[in-house]
Amino acid sequence: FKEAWAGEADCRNCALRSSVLFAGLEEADFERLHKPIDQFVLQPGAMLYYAGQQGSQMFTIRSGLVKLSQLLPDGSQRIVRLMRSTDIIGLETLLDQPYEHDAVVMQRTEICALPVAVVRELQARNPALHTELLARWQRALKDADEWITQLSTGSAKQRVARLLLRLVKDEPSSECELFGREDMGAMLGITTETASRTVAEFKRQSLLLETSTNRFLLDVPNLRLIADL
Amino acid sequence: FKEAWAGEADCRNCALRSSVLFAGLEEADFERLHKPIDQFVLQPGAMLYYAGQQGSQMFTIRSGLVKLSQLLPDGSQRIVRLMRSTDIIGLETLLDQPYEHDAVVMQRTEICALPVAVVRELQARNPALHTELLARWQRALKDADEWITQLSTGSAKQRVARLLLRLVKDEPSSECELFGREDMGAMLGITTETASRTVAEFKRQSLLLETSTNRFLLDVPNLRLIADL
DNA sequence: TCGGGCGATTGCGCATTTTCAATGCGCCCG
DNA sequence: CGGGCGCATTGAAAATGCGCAATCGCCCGA
Repeated sequence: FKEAWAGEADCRNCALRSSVLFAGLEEADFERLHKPIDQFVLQPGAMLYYAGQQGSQMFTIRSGLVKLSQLLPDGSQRIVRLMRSTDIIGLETLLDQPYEHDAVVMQRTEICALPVAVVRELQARNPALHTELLARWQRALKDADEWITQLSTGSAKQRVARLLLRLVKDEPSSECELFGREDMGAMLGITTETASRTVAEFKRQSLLLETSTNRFLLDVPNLRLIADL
Repeated sequence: FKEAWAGEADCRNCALRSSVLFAGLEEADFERLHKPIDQFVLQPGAMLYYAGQQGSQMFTIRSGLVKLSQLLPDGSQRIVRLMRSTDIIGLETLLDQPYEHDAVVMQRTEICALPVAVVRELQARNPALHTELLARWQRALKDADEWITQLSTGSAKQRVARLLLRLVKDEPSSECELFGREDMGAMLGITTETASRTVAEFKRQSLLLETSTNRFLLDVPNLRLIADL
């Protein structure tokens, strides 16, 4: 993905500064950032890293959507998490462990590449960053748990409904982009066809309204009924 | 569970010391442990904590088995993780967050209760403990991912087989205790009846051999065939 | 504009799982 | 020793999801 280099980040004045890993850094910390942080802009399909690969950087997602998936023994893939703006992926490199997942871009995505060495150095001196790291891990764990309880439990209809609701959770407009049925199936542990059938049925029932190409407005209250029953 | 108090721990000479959170502590650190660490012995069914409860301690499991589960909107439970010897539960209290799960003892379990304050203090001074904490979190995350890919994916037969194999993974004897079918279903996202039918069928096919009450010897190679196809 | 190509959708038969209910089994308590 | 209780097992019908293949729609490049 290195071809997608988009310049060096100005962390001090980062628009996402307050919600990002470096939130707690002070002027003195930035002094220590000798090498600049690189930014990239990635297109759908781009691969950030592979499972098993020994990496030396983590990534902050500035905008966009990245899927983390694992290969199953039968060759298919199971998507284990979706990562979005302000999330960090590849935390495991901080422990010198190889990446756990394949990380693939689903929508145009902007990222910052954080070299492990830099994070480690800052972490040693700045307890705020350290706490922030713990919090990141905890958030990831909570996400994983929700993935189990919400997206891997219940009937196909329930799962699809929950996934949709999750996609608009913090969109006041109740609108979202949908991804391919194959990915949807891989997230929910159902087949592509079942995913397709369910979405199609929701459309027919006007639970989903296509506002523009691949953008959908959701009937939140009724989807909630399906999700929770 | 406080009734089950079983004395104060001698952390310095803990039999599990090398594999436990305090592995990296030095003599000076132990000096700082003013208050002793309490130990408890818990019987099946005992509840360590509830989801949503604001706690102030984490627990190291010395021996036994604890399930972490979450309540679903429909009132049923989904078990999200199994924790065993040397695992830590309740890490989230370190971030002042309420417990994420219900923690219930499944087999006779010995635990040490670690007050958050103590861990925090030690952590501030001892970088090894700090790294150890990160590693714990990472381990939990990896477990959660495996729970998704192995125990929440595929047919009921596959899931049961994978669960069984997981139970004996580090038992050289390929022998294990089984839990109730209801719990099994809650782990795998299937109904109690399906769990029962599947286990019963495995027994008939001699993939499971009951050596003593509720102890089973597994036909690992054949179960593996079922698990991976 | 035409021919592919790709992904979504759909039909259909089959297998699996759920659901609800009945039955069986072992164990504890009186 | 005889319920009663909790849990496992089983049956049977209905619901759900899967697998495979055909079709459709849309966009893109020749």
